[in-house]
Amino acid sequence: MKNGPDIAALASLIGDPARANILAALMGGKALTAGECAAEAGISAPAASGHLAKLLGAGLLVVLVQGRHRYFNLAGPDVAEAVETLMGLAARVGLRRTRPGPREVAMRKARFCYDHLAGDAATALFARLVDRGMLVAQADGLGLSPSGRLRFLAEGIDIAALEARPRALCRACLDWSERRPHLAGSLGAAIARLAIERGWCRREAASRAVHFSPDGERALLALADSATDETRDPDRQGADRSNNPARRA
Amino acid sequence: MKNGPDIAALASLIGDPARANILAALMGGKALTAGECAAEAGISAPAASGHLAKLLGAGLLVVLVQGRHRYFNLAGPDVAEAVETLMGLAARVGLRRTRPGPREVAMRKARFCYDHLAGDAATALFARLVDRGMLVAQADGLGLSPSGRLRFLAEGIDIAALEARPRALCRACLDWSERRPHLAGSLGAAIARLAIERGWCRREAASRAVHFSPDGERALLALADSATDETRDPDRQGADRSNNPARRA
DNA sequence: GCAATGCTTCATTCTTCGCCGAAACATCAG
DNA sequence: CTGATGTTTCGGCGAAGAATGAAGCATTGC
Repeated sequence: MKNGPDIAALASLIGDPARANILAALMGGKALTAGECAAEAGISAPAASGHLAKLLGAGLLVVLVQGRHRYFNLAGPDVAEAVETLMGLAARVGLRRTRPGPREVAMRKARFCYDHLAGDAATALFARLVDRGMLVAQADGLGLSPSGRLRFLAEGIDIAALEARPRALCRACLDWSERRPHLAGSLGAAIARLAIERGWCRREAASRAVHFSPDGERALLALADSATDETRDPDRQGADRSNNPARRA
Repeated sequence: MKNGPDIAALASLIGDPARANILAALMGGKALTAGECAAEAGISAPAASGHLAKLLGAGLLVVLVQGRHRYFNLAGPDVAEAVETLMGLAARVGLRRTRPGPREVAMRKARFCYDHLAGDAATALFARLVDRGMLVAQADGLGLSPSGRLRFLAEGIDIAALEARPRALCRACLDWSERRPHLAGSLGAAIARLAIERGWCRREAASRAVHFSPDGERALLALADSATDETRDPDRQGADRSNNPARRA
């Protein structure tokens, strides 16, 4: 096997504990300065600087220079996806860093996966969107049906603008904690922004974890209610909690 | 970030060139002896033995002892998926092991991805299955529509038996060369077995690459033709052989 | 301008980890 | 039983690379 991409160089890059910690911290989707990365990884500033330079050189990170600060972020959704996949496999083969604590319980419920939502709430939304026929399979992956398009337009999301970007509109991202898909892609990112802007949830300080209010969670799931239902009868959101579409295969 | 799975230990395990080569070789889906792994990775037998022990201990590999031979294989589809994801990211950020040669061209056309087909031909089949409405989105990922179910039953694939297994029936696996999805899951594996058994393609000796005959490629894509079109063809004897539940080679 | 902050570069030390050869162990053929 | 083959264990060598501390560059605020 001397063909194919150099998986070893990539994995070796991620394989250093310090660099893995940095990547995990950046999975929250927020850009961090070099110093913050150092603190997050528990290493000195010079060490962090070296690691960041390597990750940057490999194209896994991008940097935004602002004055004397350098803000680092993941280079793109595909990097986040690879990290999330590795987390899923690591969890499955039983490689944990600590035993599951209260922090992890919150993360399983809802968290950021780079720029979109993951966890129990996000997989529930995905399931509902599919059940209502808003999310459908397409030749190149996943797509929005006309009704789904209408629904998100009604919510003020400019679908056409999202489609104009090179990034895919919808993608199924396998949740490492739930082992079911949640919605990624530019639409998934737009939904996450929506949830934050409307106060459905609040982010933990320096963590991927996200806390939804009961109303916020209902509002999130109500995104899967058809546009006509939504405008006609807003109270219907509460009743919908009963028919949970999550069915284990 | 002191929570979550230990991604560093996993990536560091994959990050060694020798181990990465072993994993890449096993992506062909065929079990290899320790000696074959050593040759594949270009290292001595003792070195390979050590690496295999580590991969085995981490749960990434399984071993089947037969006499004085020990046959190693990937532990499951999720390991293969993680490796494929890493390959995709490595290819995208420009980490290649060699410049694209003739061997790689063949691999882009069609290859094995653990136990199912990948490459240009497989992504084309996926797109057709979706276009014809046989493959649809489901709450837990991807599923077979009634028409799709009928179609593969007509081909002699025992869908009910596949669904009884813990493994998902259909999964979209992102192709690292095409950057479009191909069909994984137990159905994807069944289709790959079908293609081999009916002689639509032949495997290269010690490679993931697969060569389709022109007729074979047509036959593969014809899996996406509706069942009524297909049943006109009386030449259907080989169908029963595909019921073989034996999974390991 | 001066000091402080954020970050990087450099040179050094040190640990880690993979490789190899030799030998031991297990299995199969005769 | 004996020799041959496949595989693992052990000891020593060597190199890749990660952390450290000091120093150098930039930017910000007084």
